[in-house]
Amino acid sequence: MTNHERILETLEAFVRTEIGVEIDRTQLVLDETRKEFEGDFTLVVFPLVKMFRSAPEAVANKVGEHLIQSLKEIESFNVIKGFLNLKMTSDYWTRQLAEAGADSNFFSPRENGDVVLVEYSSPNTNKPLHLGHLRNNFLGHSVSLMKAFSGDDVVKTQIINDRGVHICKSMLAWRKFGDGETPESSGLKGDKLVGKYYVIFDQHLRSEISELEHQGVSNEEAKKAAPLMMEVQEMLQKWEANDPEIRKLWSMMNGWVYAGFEHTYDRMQVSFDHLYYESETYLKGKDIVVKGLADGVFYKKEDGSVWCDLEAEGLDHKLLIRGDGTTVYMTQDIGTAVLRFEDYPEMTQAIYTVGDEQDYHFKVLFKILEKLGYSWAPNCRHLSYGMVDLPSGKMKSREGTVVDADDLMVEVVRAAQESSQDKGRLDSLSESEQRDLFETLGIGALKFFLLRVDPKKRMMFDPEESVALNGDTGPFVQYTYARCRAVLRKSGADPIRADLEGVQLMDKERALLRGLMSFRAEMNTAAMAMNPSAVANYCLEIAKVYNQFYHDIPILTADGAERSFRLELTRLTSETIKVGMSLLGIDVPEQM
RNA sequence: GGCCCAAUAGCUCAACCGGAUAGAGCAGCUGCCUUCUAAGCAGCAGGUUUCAGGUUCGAGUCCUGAUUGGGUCACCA
Repeated sequence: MTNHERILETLEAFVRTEIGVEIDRTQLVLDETRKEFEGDFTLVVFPLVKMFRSAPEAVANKVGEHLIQSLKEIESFNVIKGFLNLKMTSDYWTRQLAEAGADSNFFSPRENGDVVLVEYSSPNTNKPLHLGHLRNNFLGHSVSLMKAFSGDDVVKTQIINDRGVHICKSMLAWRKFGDGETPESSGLKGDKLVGKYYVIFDQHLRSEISELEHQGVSNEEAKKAAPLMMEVQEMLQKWEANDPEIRKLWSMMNGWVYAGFEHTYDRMQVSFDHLYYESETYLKGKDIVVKGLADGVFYKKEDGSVWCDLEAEGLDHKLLIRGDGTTVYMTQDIGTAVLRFEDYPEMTQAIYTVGDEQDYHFKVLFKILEKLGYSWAPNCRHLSYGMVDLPSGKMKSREGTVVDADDLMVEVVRAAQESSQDKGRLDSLSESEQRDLFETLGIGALKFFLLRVDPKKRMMFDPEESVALNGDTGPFVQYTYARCRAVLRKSGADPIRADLEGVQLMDKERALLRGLMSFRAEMNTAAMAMNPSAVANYCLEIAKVYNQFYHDIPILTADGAERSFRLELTRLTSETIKVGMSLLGIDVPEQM
């Protein structure tokens, strides 16, 4: 039982005997005391004043008197307005610390058997990954780590968009203009090479269109009539008909893209357990929709197109199969969702990490799945996140303002290297150790920067700030960890966990310990809310408090139980930071 | 235009179910390294939480309306 629960339970019993009323625990607020007041926990007594029929302060005093008599771990209390501040004894806190230290499972996942699928990344195979994908990947990956830590069995996945007109565009351009260029021959990364031909296609297409327009054809007509467009359509048909030559070209170029992406994912330190390919799943959705039509869930228009009526749900009508029998994105998503639940029938949650421009799409998708009668439909969640803006405004590929993921990672690591060398604390490290350190710091800074902001919110990416090491940054937290480790290294043996009885806590120690003891609860709340920013802010808070403690209070030069206590506090802080940061997918260095 | 989302210090962000005097960081100014890592700590300054109403013991948080910005309303993905 947590200390919160004990206090609340005692309070409930008190109200029961005193007033004869059962109180609703959800009405009670027991928070950590704000730092400008004395105490550890604060009870807001306003909800009780009506029952007691006296002034808030009187109620607070009465409750405080009772609690201090009933619970020996409460040392004192004070009342300010309607707030009852409870201060716990030093013994209570040292015992908490000792118990945490003795508990080998303190930082272990508590398995609950729930299977949770987390989808993220799912990029377009025609374009290299960019800054927006970084936010997506870091978020999705972090959420999967958080879910695993809170005990779920997590399946990390993505759907690879490997077919369709857009793929044919780069294939066609490569065949026409590529002159046999390969990643090997050009030294270009595979995804970059394919992306290049996608752009080339677009350029040629546009000049064809404008030529047609010069001849008096309307823009709309020109888009369809352009020779390149006709060729692409033809290629798509051949692909669907399994034309061996096209399929061969297709797998070769996809292979280049995957190799390129893999390289990027490696550096990002994200990974996947199960990949779904659209080329393997896109037909499934159609079958389901056809069956849904037969079952009367959908309806057919005169032109043969199939629709879902969602007006009763406050939404619109949604097209699912075109008049010509081909499918749309939504149809494929239905197929993929069903397939996943077939693959993992015991799944309790399916999380889609996708930008908020698709909020409506997912609202519709989940509704349709529900209408189709899938019992698991309510288990689907859209982890929606806001766009990443640059100081210059929105990223636009047309204007060449897209920040490439690979370039950015090179840049942040280089920045970390420069600042580290300025500090000159690297003498004892080998060259490869130094390289690892720069990587840890640079990528850590980038991840922390992108994860620190509430996912739901649109955010500003300032390149300067993203590599900063002072202030609310990843390197600041990493530095605090390295600092803890330095203290522990110098402390000699592993003397900790001695007898901590009788240590009187200083304010900073108390605040730090209070923060550390709320670790589990904070992580669970964050996992439930799918919110890595809560984890990042928690790590920052711990780091700040530790640094204050470190600054004000001697550790190694202290004696006896005090020294043990402070070392143990340092050890628990370092572990907490390490585990907390690991949930963000960020490493921490032993030295920096 | 319909629907959805956001708006907090000069800038970037916090503030769990409505709780105390709205907090950090950056930028600016000022102190602190012969002592455990100064990538740190402490201090100063910075606010009508976009605006107008409402709900209540109490509103940045909930409701209504407005303003501004963004998204979305494709037989694109």
